[in-house]
Amino acid sequence: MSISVSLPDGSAKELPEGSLVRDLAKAISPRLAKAAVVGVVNDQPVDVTHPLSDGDSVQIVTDKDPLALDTLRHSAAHLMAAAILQEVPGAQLTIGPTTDDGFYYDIHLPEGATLSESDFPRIEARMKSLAKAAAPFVRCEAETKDSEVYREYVAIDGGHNPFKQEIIEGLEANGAFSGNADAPQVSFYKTGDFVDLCRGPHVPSAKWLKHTKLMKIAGAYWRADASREQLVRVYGTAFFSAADLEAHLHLLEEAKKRDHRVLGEKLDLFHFVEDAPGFPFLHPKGTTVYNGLMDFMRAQLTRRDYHEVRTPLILPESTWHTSGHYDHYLENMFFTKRKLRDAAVPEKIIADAEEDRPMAVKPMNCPGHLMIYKHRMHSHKELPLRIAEMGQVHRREPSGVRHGMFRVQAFVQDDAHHFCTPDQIESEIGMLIDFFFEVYGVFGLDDIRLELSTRPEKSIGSDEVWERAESALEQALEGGGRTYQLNEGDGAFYGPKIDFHIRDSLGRTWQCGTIQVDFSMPDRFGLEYVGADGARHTPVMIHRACYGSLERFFGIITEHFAGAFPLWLAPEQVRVLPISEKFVDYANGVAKALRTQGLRARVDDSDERLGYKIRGATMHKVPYAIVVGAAEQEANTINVRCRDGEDLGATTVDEFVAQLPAFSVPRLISRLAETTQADAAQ
RNA sequence: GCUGGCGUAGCUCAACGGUAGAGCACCUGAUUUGUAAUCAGGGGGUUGCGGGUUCAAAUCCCAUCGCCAGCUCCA
Repeated sequence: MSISVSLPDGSAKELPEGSLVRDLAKAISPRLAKAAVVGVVNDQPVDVTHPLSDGDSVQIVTDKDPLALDTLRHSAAHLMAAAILQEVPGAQLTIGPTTDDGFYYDIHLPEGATLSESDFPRIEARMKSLAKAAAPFVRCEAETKDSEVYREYVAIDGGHNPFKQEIIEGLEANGAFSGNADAPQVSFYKTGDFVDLCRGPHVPSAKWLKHTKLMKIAGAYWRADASREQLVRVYGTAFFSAADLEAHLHLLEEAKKRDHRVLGEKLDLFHFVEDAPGFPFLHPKGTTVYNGLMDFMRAQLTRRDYHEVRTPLILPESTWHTSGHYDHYLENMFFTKRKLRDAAVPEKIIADAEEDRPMAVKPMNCPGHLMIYKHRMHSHKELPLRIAEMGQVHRREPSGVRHGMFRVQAFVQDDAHHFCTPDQIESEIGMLIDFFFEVYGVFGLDDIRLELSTRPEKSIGSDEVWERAESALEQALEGGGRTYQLNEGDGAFYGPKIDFHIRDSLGRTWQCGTIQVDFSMPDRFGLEYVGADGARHTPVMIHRACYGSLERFFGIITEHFAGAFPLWLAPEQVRVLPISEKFVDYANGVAKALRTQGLRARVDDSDERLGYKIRGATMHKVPYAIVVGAAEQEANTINVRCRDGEDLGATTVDEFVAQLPAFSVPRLISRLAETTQADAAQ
């Protein structure tokens, strides 16, 4: 008897009955058999020891496939758990999943026990010897709690593990061990003496797990619930080869150098002070970059018929009651407190004096824009009306979540609100998605993930209104052919949203852009427009920001470019380096000529040697260093060197400027317009 | 906010119960320099802040603030 299975290329393979995935690989080629990590049978990942049935569609997965790496890391998590059990008596295992760049295992330590990074070498040594022992990963399925493997599993960390018990109870609630035909399978994997509950699959044996490394240790809670047991989370990573592991560690090292908090200090962009946590101080160079971002966005807004406004930083509390922020966002808001001097005793200060009209600092810009809309009657002919503001907002952030420029307590949003009719929602959102992609593209940020977030538990507005808003967003996404991820229950309290998550150079993703549909706020503020029918209607409002926070976006691009900003953003675009003090006058003339043409240029007139000046310019990531000495002065030329070390040789100021890429926002915008028009013409 | 780690000169770090130090940066002088560091000198610290233990605290203990990592939350 034989069976026939189909391969991804459409071909079929005849195999003897009882063949395993491994046998199929062997039948194709001995090399493939050696390289096979796991298989995918009928779209389900399985071990190479999985038996095949007639008609199965099978794929052999080797280390080239991301699934293989994920499997490897999952297996490494098991190996680490086994090593920790040996090393820390009384430790109890909970869960050990993989992450984007490794794995972790959450472990409950017995009273008094500790685990720190200083224990890593011992654990790693045990893992190494386990890998060397090369025990196979053996899958066992348990039909009942009486089965031998189940008893082994329970016993492995002392037999009284409440976390395991809770996991098993969860499985039982889903019908496990019931003996029913459709009961979920409960599988375990054994490696040597170690057993763990696991869906699988796993690598064939522990010998694959030679290139693992423990990374760090952190706290976590059982079920991510702060009221539950404190666990210790041990992070590790694993690769198929020593070279891959090496490359990964090298990447982390490089990423550390790109940290915007480090570069912010080194490049003199900004600083923080202890007494004002989360409030960045932008230095002149940082401000230049920041203004560049803002100018670029303003130009983009102009192209798309936005109207820029400015609204107060502080508004009466009553406004925040109307908007709902007081009820839903109170903890994150800053409130002003009136202070008075006692009339009789001037030294005595009444710290928290009563006020008829208490004030609050705005955490969002929308109420101000609603008030501008409301100032006069609008016709449907004016819609969509796009009101924009580079609006600074203040939000209280708990100490544990502040993080450099990425998460601050005062920041500017490139905020705007579109007031439109329900019919216009979809086209407005379609326009915005394209708009945002164009902006990110200018920075070379191309790895963007869209997320659609729906109604949260704490929210305002009727079911019907939410449904309409959610479907409008969905349709705009699908109409534009964009792929996205659904985030149930993650919307703002006033409406659903689309978020733009951008992957930075460290591989972390940051939420930048956001588009939120809001049927509630216009109603709360009593906004109206006169429709074609002559009747009054409530407009729909779309909240949107592209950078999100200017501060955060600044941080992101600082890391993305490793501080080497593109020419148009570079705080110092050209540094002129005279060979000696004899040529300082000539250098000043060159710098002045460059500044006249709109470039940010200065002269390094220190008494240092050229090598030192070159080094300074390079380390500050100045795009161009211009060397001038006797030869240049004589010929009225300049000698240009790029920050990457490339020598552009001798040229004149005019020629140099003429061949530069866009060095100002207007030039950038006009080039962008050219390419957009070219695209449209095609 | 929770858990853990860490706070020493502008920055990176040393000293780990016994007189706070180095490199870089900064300032001064000499030098006048041709593509990633010229030499010499100088200023700069109530060791985050507040208590405690001790003859003596940067060092040990407590508390607090900040930073870092993770969790949770978010632009």
